[in-house]
Amino acid sequence: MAITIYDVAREANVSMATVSRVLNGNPNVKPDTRRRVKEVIKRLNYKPNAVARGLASKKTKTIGVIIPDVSDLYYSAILKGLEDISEMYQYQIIISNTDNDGNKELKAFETLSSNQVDGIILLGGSLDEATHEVIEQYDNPIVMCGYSKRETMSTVNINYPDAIGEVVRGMIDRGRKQFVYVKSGYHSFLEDALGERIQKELEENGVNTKVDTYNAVTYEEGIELYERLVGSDVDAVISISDEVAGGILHGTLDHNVEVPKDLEVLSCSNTRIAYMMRPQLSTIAVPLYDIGAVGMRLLTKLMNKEETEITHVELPYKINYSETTL
Amino acid sequence: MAITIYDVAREANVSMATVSRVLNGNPNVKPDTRRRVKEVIKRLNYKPNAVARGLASKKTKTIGVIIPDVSDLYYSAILKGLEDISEMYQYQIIISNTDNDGNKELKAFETLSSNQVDGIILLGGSLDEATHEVIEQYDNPIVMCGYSKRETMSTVNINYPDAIGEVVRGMIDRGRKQFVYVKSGYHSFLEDALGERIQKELEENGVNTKVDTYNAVTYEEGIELYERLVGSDVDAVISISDEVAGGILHGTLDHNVEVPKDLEVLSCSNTRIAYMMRPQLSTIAVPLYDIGAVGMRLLTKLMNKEETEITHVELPYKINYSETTL
DNA sequence: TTGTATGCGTTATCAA
DNA sequence: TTGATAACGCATACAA
Repeated sequence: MAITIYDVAREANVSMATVSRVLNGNPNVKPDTRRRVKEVIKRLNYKPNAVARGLASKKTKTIGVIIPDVSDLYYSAILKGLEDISEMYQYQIIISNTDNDGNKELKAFETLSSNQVDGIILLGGSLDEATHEVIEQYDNPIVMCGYSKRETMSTVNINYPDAIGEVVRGMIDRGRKQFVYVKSGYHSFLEDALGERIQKELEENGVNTKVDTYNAVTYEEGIELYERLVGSDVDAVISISDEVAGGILHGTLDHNVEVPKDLEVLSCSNTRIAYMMRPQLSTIAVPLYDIGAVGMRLLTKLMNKEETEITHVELPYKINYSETTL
Repeated sequence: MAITIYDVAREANVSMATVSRVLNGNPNVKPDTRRRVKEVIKRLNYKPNAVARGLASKKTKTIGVIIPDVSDLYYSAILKGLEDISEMYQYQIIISNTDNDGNKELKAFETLSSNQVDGIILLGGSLDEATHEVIEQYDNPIVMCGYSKRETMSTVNINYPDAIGEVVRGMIDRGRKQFVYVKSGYHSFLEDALGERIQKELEENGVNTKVDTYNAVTYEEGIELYERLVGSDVDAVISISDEVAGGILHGTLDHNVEVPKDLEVLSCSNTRIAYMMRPQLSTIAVPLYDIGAVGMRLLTKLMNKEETEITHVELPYKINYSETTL
């Protein structure tokens, strides 16, 4: 059995209340007593039991992170930002995988909630209406690193529609006419909006074609997708995922298609994969780490009630014109 | 204030003990009572408080994962395996980042311990002696997904030295003479052993050269490293990290070096990056996901005391001869 | 089969 | 400045 606060109290000839005060930095302790207690704590190598503390104080110093897939570089880069800041504020992180499955997301939420986390960070956008309804009943802070359908949730992200608008206009300026848009299919709220934005930019800039839309999430699917595009007059591909963009890119290598002359490819993510490709992928330079860091910082404010309003943080982005665009 | 077990008990006209029994699947409950209690639980949407449960039962259904860097594909692939199995056994995961820093690792361990996790998974090999000593006092199960200096810890991994031996012999057979070995520098126990193994294979197979060893962890460092190698007679590179291998590979592209004819490159990791490279990287096909999955499965057995011995699981591997080896 | 009472290790209230 | 003591929400030993 581990050392408890009682052991420390006994050893230091004080009550457990005093030990607790020392532990929590309560100023109402005589300096000498404080010193004595601290000495005993150190000598016994006493570590407070965080579970008991959580039960008594209703604060667990733990947050939950709901994430579609930790092994996806896009999300793990955000997670890294979350982690660094949460460490700074001494919060533990419980992660919950969803695999982009609405049911799992809901279950993750409930489990975290029963674990009394002090706040929750949602990555990738919530899927179901059901989840949204449950979430709105929740009385601890939630921050979504991504887009939310509902205005009632604090979010941190970049302005994807604007970014993609800028990208499309650039491509049009460079003479591109036939666009393909590849989305994941998991975040329809945002992804459909982006597809519409592309079409809108075409129309407003006098390009009289229809965007073709596909779903793909893996590198292999990107390669396969390109096989289907061979021989068409597509001259611009915008892909949400850079793994998919990479697959498409490598698909062209096998068909004597010159990138970017014959085909421009641009990805809306920018994980490390993008610059490890040859040719190097052009991307929307989403500040993934910062999204996580800012999201976590926002959550700490919300948890401390320093900030009470719902906020929508929009981080700056750049378009990273690399080797797959002219 | 959320619904508690008392609310359920009152509403169902039973004592809280009975509710608790129903909750925990205790068979000593009259079927009719059980039905009634369950109905109330559902109606009130009661969710047990996991923190209180943890305090009372001393089981939190939570495990800790100590990981050098979640945004490193190598580790996040293992983590994905851990997650899938832990979900299956209904365990929550608390992650702790170490950035390959021994102090942070130790602190992570202590925090997890004070959070009463039921077990801990260590990724990447522990660094400090200090950590090892603290770990040995810990009375909950620990599994290391990787190599441990100490025999007293359960481990899951592949036989890296054998794998690298096979790789080196193959390269020697194909006429390679001047080897470069690139390690991360973080896991000296294993990495030094591997360096020695390479040298030993050379000697035993009549190759009379010395292996050159470098440290590098990023793609950029790989590129830089290659710059330093230009003009030397190096004809074989074995790299621990595939990002580094990729950097080296792309470094050669700028110097008219033909891979694999002039230079063979092989990585000891095999994250998805390896096959997204062109040319595709040859690797030791480490079953990352399986290492995580098996590690977590082992931990559940240890936590249930189904397994009590210290075990060293060695998973099978393959050498993935792709485009950067002859 | 069910209920009562106690303890888990803290925090927090109230008195002293 | 300190100490008793009551929560916190549950599991569980013991009684009934």
